[in-house]
Amino acid sequence: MTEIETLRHSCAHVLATAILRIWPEAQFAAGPPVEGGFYYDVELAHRITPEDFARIEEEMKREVKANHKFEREELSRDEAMAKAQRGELAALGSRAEASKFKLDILSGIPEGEVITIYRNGEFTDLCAGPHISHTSRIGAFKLTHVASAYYKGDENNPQLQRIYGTAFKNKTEMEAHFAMLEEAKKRDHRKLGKEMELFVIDDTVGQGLILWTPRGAVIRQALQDFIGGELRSQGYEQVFTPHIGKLGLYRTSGHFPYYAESQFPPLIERENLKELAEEGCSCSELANRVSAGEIDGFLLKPMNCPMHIKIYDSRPRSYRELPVRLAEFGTVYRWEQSGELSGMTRVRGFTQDDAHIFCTEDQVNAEIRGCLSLVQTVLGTLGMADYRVRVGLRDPDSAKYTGDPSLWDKAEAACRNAAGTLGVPFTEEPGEAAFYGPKIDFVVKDVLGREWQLGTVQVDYNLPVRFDLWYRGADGTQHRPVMIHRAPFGSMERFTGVLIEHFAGNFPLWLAPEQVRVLPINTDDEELMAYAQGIESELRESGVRCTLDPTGDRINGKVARAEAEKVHTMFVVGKRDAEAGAVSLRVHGKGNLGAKPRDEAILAVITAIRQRTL
RNA sequence: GCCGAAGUAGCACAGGGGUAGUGCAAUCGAUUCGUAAUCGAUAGGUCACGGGUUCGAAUCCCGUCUUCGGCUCCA
Repeated sequence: MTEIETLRHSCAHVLATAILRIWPEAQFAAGPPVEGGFYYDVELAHRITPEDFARIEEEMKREVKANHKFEREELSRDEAMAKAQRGELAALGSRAEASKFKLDILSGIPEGEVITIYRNGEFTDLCAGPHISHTSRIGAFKLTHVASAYYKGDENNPQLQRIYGTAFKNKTEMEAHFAMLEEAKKRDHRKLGKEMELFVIDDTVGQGLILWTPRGAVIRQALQDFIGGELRSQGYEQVFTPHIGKLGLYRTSGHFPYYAESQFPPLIERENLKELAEEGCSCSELANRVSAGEIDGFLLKPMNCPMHIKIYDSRPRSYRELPVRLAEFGTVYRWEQSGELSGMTRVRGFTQDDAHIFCTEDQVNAEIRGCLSLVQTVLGTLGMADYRVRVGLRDPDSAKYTGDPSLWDKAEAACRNAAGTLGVPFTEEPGEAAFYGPKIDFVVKDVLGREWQLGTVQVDYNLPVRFDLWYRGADGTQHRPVMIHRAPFGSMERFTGVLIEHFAGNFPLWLAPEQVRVLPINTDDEELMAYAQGIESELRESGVRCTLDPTGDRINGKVARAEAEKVHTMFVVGKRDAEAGAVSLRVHGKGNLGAKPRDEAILAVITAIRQRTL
């Protein structure tokens, strides 16, 4: 635990102390530090609301002021159990009821591990520590919000109230923290997306379904053009596939019915439905018969791989043509639970910058490395350096991961190996694999510190077996190819959402929805207007995304509006410019006119016009 | 899906049982001005939707939908 985490965790104990003074019957579960603060989970009949915060903070202040020492004590398992039974853990002294969550936590501590309790004043808690020396070391703290969480993160367990707060060494640091949070909120892609008219979500279209408005579409198109160029140079071939496919396809892949929960329900043919209705078939019966494969239908595709597999498998393949790399911006649909949806970053329909590589086992390592370097090129080009790499492995205890364990071992070794060549640290996380294979994910944080998986590279020995894929080897016999699934952006929606926050809406020139706006000083002056319109058409013809502000506002008003709309470059033209055949330039915010390779073509046009002043 | 909060004009928000408000945006008019907002007028609303209580509901109650904060989930 870092110094600040220790402080915050200690503050969680102070919070529990305060709550117990107000509600002695409160039962506590866990109270760890988290990024930016801490929480404590509590079971309490009274619903804690932000209105209660002042009262709780009052008690907390008292505890901090009392400057109690955090005293550590080691206990035997029996002693600890006895204490919990008497209701003396996470309690002020003891209470009538046993400390039930603490009892449960105690029973989960492995035999032989040291059991410790910490005491501050009259409050005692089962806790591994460490803690600060005295409560008064907490210089500043604040309760921030209350939410709910399942005990031990299991949705079958009861929901507890989770009270969040934060703590710092002093007030200045805390104020800086909240100021930073306020700034971060201004970058929220949902807010900027609305203000900058990048996308909308319309109830009558459906939750979690993104409508890309013209300005947002510009960004998406620019990203697609960018990655498209990279793909061509790396030997990928473009394909297009439909948005729906027959259920049988997904039965083979394993998506249906095993992932039926996370898909839109199947589309049943009209004829079939009619017959079933005449038979008086009930809905549940229909669902059963669809699952059992007695009734056919179509599925909105939850993934593109089966379609790409069918393209690969449309004729016999020779080892000479491998690797086959099939790429598509493929739109997929997934039934995310309503509470999981969030702006552009968690949606029900999204477009992956997907590709599937079919290769020989010997080619796997080189292909994975190629994919990883593509992801790094993408992130590097956009200046996104703040990401972590996660190698997702199967969870040996879970039945979700299908296929031969020895193949899994091979695939996992390949991922681990390739991740090792990245030159950045990575973590291995069991249970994070796809159902068909392990993966290497690039994970970034949004403005609120929530993690989102963007780029991903997945190694798959499984689907080639399920679909019985093969190629003819040099030895004349049939061999099984290995598949690699990869998406450097992940999805266009999520990536764009994260990108809006990354740039705080101040996109570099090549992505900016409006690259240049021409601001004439005097709209009444016909000669000047003709000149301004000439500049506008000149820019347009050179491929610059450009508009002209036709309003009768003063120039500072026009500038203010263009700034608010985050227009990358402003060309102010007045009489003086017209006479010189020039423009006066202004660049929005920190929008730089630097030498990012992707900006260069547009920059050249702008510079050429601008330099006429010189 | 679960727990909690919220939903008032295109956007940001105020109001809180008795005529629906402000700012920005929009429209019209005046202004023609050199780098962050010129002035005036007009228009814009089933106060999310459905039901209830009441002489009267945007306001109180119930339900639904959506959004937000978490949890769970994320092939």
